[in-house]
This record gives sequence, structure tokens and C-alpha cells, in this order.
Amino acid sequence: MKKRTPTQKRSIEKKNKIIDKGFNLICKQGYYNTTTNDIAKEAGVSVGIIYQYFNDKKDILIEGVKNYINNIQNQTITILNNENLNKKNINKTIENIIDKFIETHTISKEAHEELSAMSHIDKNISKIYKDSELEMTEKITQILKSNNIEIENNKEKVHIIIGIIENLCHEFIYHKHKNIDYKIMKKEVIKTISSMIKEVNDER
Amino acid sequence: MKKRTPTQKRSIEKKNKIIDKGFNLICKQGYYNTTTNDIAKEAGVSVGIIYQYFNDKKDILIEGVKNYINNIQNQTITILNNENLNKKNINKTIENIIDKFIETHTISKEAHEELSAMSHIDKNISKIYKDSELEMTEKITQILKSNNIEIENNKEKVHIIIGIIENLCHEFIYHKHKNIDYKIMKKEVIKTISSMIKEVNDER
Amino acid sequence: MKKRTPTQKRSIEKKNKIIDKGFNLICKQGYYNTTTNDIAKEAGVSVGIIYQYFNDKKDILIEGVKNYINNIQNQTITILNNENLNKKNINKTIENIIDKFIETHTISKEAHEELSAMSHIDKNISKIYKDSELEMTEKITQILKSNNIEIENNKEKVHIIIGIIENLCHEFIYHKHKNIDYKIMKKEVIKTISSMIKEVNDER
Amino acid sequence: MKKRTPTQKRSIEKKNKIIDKGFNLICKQGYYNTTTNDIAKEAGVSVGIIYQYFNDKKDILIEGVKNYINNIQNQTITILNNENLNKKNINKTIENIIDKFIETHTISKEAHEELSAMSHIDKNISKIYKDSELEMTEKITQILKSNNIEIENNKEKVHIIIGIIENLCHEFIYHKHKNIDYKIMKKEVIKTISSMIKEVNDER
DNA sequence: TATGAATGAGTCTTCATTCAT
DNA sequence: AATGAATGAAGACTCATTCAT
Repeated sequence: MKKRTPTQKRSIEKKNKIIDKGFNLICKQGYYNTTTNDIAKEAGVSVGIIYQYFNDKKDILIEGVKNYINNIQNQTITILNNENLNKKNINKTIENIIDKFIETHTISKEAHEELSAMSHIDKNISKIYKDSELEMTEKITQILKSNNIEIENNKEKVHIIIGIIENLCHEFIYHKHKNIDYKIMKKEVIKTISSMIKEVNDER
Repeated sequence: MKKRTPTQKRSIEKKNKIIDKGFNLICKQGYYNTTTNDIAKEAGVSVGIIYQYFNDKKDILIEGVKNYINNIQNQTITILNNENLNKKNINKTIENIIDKFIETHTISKEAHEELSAMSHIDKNISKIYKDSELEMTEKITQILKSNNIEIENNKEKVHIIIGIIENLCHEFIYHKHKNIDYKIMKKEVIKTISSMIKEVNDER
Repeated sequence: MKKRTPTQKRSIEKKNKIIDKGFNLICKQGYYNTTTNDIAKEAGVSVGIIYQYFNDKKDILIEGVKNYINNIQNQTITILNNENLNKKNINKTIENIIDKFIETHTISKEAHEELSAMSHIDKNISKIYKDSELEMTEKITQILKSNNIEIENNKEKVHIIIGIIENLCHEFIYHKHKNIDYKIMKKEVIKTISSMIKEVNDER
Repeated sequence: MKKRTPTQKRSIEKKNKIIDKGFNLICKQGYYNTTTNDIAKEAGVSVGIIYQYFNDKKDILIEGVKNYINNIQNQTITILNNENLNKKNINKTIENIIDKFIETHTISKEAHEELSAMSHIDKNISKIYKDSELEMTEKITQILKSNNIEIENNKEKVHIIIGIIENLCHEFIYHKHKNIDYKIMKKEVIKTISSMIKEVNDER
């Protein structure tokens, strides 16, 4: 039952195209509203070939999820590494990070939504997701440490901070609540995060 | 094609049972993994009757969502109203609120997951959800105001705070990341929220 | 996964019609050349209803096999019971039996062929078939006994005799080998069987 | 669309391998449970090459059937020729023949099952099968004649005898009915055949 | 009102066959 | 001659919805 692992360059490209286009479609329309024919058409291949690379429709989603999460992680890490992290201009730094986050996450709100519901389909999916969150938390904690921003209860704090930023991203990308001023919201978020970090360092 | 609005007491009960049992099933198993037959059986009625009260399967979900959100809102408001809100023992107050939130949200973890993805089915659902968040933000802002806790950029801050608390709830209810100490996380959340409020009042 | 067992008269009729028409089609065209849509059309029902009464296509075949075998058995027993079995006019008796066999088995050559290959699909099918052969052998042996035609090694002999008659039936119904004179063949079969029985009784 | 007839030795070997391995697989698993990919893999060739030697999947089966029947025929004839056929120790002779039949047919039990159903696929197959039976009957009749065992209605009798022996083979090979003693069954078969032949000669 | 049997459009998946290399 | 990736028609099965009773 093991599916072919393509070694030819053309084949690899084809498989990746199926994953990319398929995952995007699924995120846009929902898993159950996306047929294998849709995916095939979008990827420019025949239905048949899909089943040479994947066991079933669900597999496409899973592969997509893995890629998606890897990308987000890498981009995040890159962003953090490129910022000159230190206590001085911390607010500006946080703002830069947030801006890049928003930029990077634009496509992903739908993915996010869809994925959390997909745990009903496959426990693997929610596990992948959960694991990645943890990994992310730890990596970021490491980066902060190596920049001498060591915090008490760092893991927990970082986790909270990630949550705050993701929420903000979602607001920017999707919600567009009237009555909420997003510039202000961003400013408040920065202030909050900044104080969470400063407080720590002050405490020492 | 307008569906009958039941006036008989027995009928109303029947309709409500369909909504309740149906919504629960959907949240537990996912919308697409729940058939109308499942719902009928769970509600103890025939499939046919469902289509006398609802236009289609989606309608059951929408009604369920409305109920669910109303409940959450009411419970939240009740919690806030019952707390003696003031600046003194603000930390204890926040903790109480969080505890009650967790308690209230426990049942609905799956609902949450499922709903966010359901916006693909029906724009109404995401609208209901979004609207409710906003309404909630405003109501809470009001409550705070009437307790003399008036904050600069209150709407935005409240929005952020609600997000932080919801994230924490989710953590408590099912993520259970190893390596994260949830007691500490809660403590940090309280500290953060508290400072967001204090800061405000201090600023004045 | 248990499928509905219909209790309503109309439903039972419908289920039986699916089995009958389905089994006939399968025997005529082969299992894999018969689609569920074919069966539905032939039975005058919708595809959907098939899956309310049967787990899958294979089930229809199995139910059909059971019915078929029961029928053959009952008819055979009836034939034997109605014949006045004794040693005197044994040849005439055997001829009568053979004639009725041919009459009864007319439809079944295809069934026969198809069934033996179906053991590849489902071990149950070959088991049902095998079991029935044995049961038949034993029942016939009983009938002979109760008519005072008791034979040494009766079970084995009866088994052989059944085989000979079945082969003859097939010849009559299908093969139509040129160069073979079927009247003569029948005569020879009668002679052989007759001597198998006589010999026995003479031996005593 | 005439397919290439390979003249190169290597090619001929390849074609034969496809037939052999393909036919075996089909007999083991059933025609419809065997894919052309299975056959290609088993034969150690690519799928594409199959369609250079055969018009379609069915063709492989047909070629296989032809080979199979030729083999059976040749082996049978050989067996008969090697026996020293005469009236004296006829019983021992028959037993030898039966034993060798069983031996020869052992491999082909599945082939037998599958083939009889395959007439639904292609009328050729049943024709090949039918023709071979007749040819066999005639050849055996000839052999008997040339050994001075000439029987009244010989063709018909030989046909019946072949049937009896084949049934016995099947019993030996896989039915394995409990309650049936196969040694006794064999003994009875020998007795029956023997008497069919003797009777004839006695009659003269 | 209420039932649940019946419908059939729509989905995933398979596999014989073709074709670019 | 040979490969095996690619095609797409066809089939089993599901399930929201309808309708006869």
C-alpha cells in the first residue's frame, strides 16, 4: 500500500503542485467542499495521478499541513534572527516582528480555521499542529536566551505572547470588526508584550 | 418554502431537542461526519420531521451556533456581574473570572474548533461569531466602566484580554502541552491582564 | 453497521426482488460485469435502497447463493420423496429423477459456474456451497435408507451419483458437444447408477 | 492493431513469462482481483510491454487457458499411453490413472474454478474449454480402441468416466468434506468405472 | 403532525490503457 | 524495444432530501 515516492524531478514537482494547490483549495473552500477532481484540475493533473502519490484525499491535507507548519516556523525563526533583539528599542523590534508576521500569515487564516476542525478527521493533524506550537515556543525561547533576554517562566510567557500576536494577526487579516481601531489595538499589543519582557528583566 | 414555526409546546420542545442534540453531535463528530439520520436518532425523532422545522441540515447548525453563543455571552456577563469588580484585589478577581471561564467553556471545546471552520459553509456562521465577539467586547467594556474601571483604548484592550483568556481556556481544556506548566501560565496571564488594567488607571 | 431488516410486507418484497433479480443478473453476466446500478434498475428500485438492506454488493450475491441452494435442495428432496423408490422399476425411477433434475437446474448452470469462481471473493461463498453438497448427500442417503435401499458406503456412492447427474445436467443444458449423443449418454448414466445401487443390494 | 509477434528469442521468453505468471496470478486471485500491474511486476516487465504482445488483459488469460489445456491434455495422453491397458488387471490400471490425474491436477484447482466463470468474459474461453473436452474424449476413445478395449457407446461412456474422475480429483484436491471417506470414494469410483468397461466387453 | 422508506446526484477511488521519454 | 508516469472513464457507496402512508 506504500505509495510511490517520486524520484524524477518532474514527478516531485508534480507531487508538490498537488500538495500546494490542494492545500490551498482546501483552506479556501473547506476540506469537504473540495473534491479530488477540483484538486486535480487546479494542479493541472489527472485524478488518477493523485492516487499514485497519496493514499487518499486526507493525505494531501496532511502533507499540506506539514509543509504549511514548516513554512510558518521557518519564516518566524528567520524574522526573529534578522531582528536585532535587545532591550533598548524593544518596542520598535516588536512592531517589526508583528508586521512581518501579518505579512507572512496572510494566507493562513483559512488554513488555521480549517485545521483546527480537521482533528475530527484525523488525530494526526491535531497532533502535528500541537507539536509544532510547542516546538515554536521552545525555539523562540532559545533565541531570546541567546540574545540575553532571559525571562522567568519564559516558556509560558512566550506561549502567551505567541497567542496574542496570532490573535492580532487574525484581526488584521479577517475580522475587521467595526468599532475596533486596529492601529490602536496593535499599539496596545506592543505595549503589553513589551511590558511582559521588561518586567522580567527588571525583576532580576 | 418557509418552514413551520411551531407554536404547540410539544413541538417547540421537539425543535429545541433537535437543535441541542444536533449541535452537540456536530461539535463532537464534525459537521460532515454527522448525518441527519444521526441527529434524528439522537433527538428521538424521525428524519422527516427535521425538514418541517429546518430548511436543511445547515440550519440546525446555525440555530445551534446562535444558542451556543448566547449561552456563553450570558454566562460571561453573569460571571462579571457577580464579581465585585474594583481595583483593590484585582488579581484575585481576575483569577475568579478565569476559573469560571474555564468551567463554562469546558463543554464547548469541540464547538469552538468546529465553528471556526464552518464559516466555509455559511457566511452567516462566521458573521454570527464575529458579531458576538464584538458585542461581548462592548458589553464588558460597559461593565468595567460602570465599575469605574475606565481604560484608555478600552475596547481594544478588552478585545486583547478576551483573546488572552480564551487562549488560556483552550490550553487548559485540551492542548495539554507537555513542558508547559499551566499553573504558571495562568499566573502570568493574571499578571499581564492586571498590568494592562492597572497601567491604564495609573496613567490617568 | 447492521443493515435494516425490513418487517413491512412491501419492504420484504423489495428486498427479495433485489436478491432475485440481482442474483440472476450476476449469474448471467458475471459478478464483475454487473453494476449495482444494473441491479437497481433490474429490480426497479434506486441504488440507495440496496444499501439499506445489504452491506455491499457482495451481500446480494451471498443472499442469492443461499436462496439458490435452498431451492435446489428442496426441489431435489421433493422429487425424491414423490418418486416411489424401490428396486423393481429402478431404471424408470432414475430416469424420472434425471428428467426433473434437468428441468429444475436449467437456470443454474451459470450460477454454478459463477459461484465456484466467487470463492476468490469470499470464503463464505465456497463454504456455503460445500456445506450444502454435504447436506444434500446425507439427506438423500437418508431417503434411500428409509426406502430400504441401503447401500454399503452409501455416502460416498451417493456423492458420486450426484456428481454424475450434475454433469449430465450440464451437458443437456449447455455444452451440446457435437458428436456426443445425449440420449445415449443419458441411457448410459442410468445404467451406471442403476448398477451402483443394484450391486450393493445384490452383494448382501 | 495486430500485436507484434516476437521473433527474437528473448522476446518470446518474455511473452511466455507474462502468460505463465499472469495466468498463475489470475488463477490464484481471480481475474478481476489481478491488475495488469500485478502481472507486470510478477513477470518482471513493465506494464507498457504487455500491450506490445497482447491486445488487452483478457488476451493474457486466453493464452494462458490455451497453454493450460494443452498441458493437461498432453499429460493425460502420456499417462494413458504409459499404462499397459488391458482387461486383466483393469482395476489397478484405473487406480494408477486416477492417482496420476490427481497429481497432475493439483496445481490447477484454482484454474479450474476461475475458468468456468470466465466464459462470461469471453465466449472464446468457454469454447476452448468445451472443445478440449471433446477432443480429449475422442483421443481417449482412440487409445482404448487401439488397446482393444472397444466399448459400445464408447464416446458417451468415456465422457461420463472423465466426468467422474474429474469430480473425484476435485474432491481430493480441495473440497475435503468431512464425513466423506475419500479412500472409500476412490474405491467406489474405480469399481464403477471398471464395471462400465467390463460390462461392455462382457456384452459382446 | 409524524414516520422512515425511497431517491439519485455526487464523491472517492481503481485500473486498463496510452504515451512521452 | 522498453519503461512507468499519466490518463480518465467507470463503479461502489453515501447521504441530504422527499414523499407515500
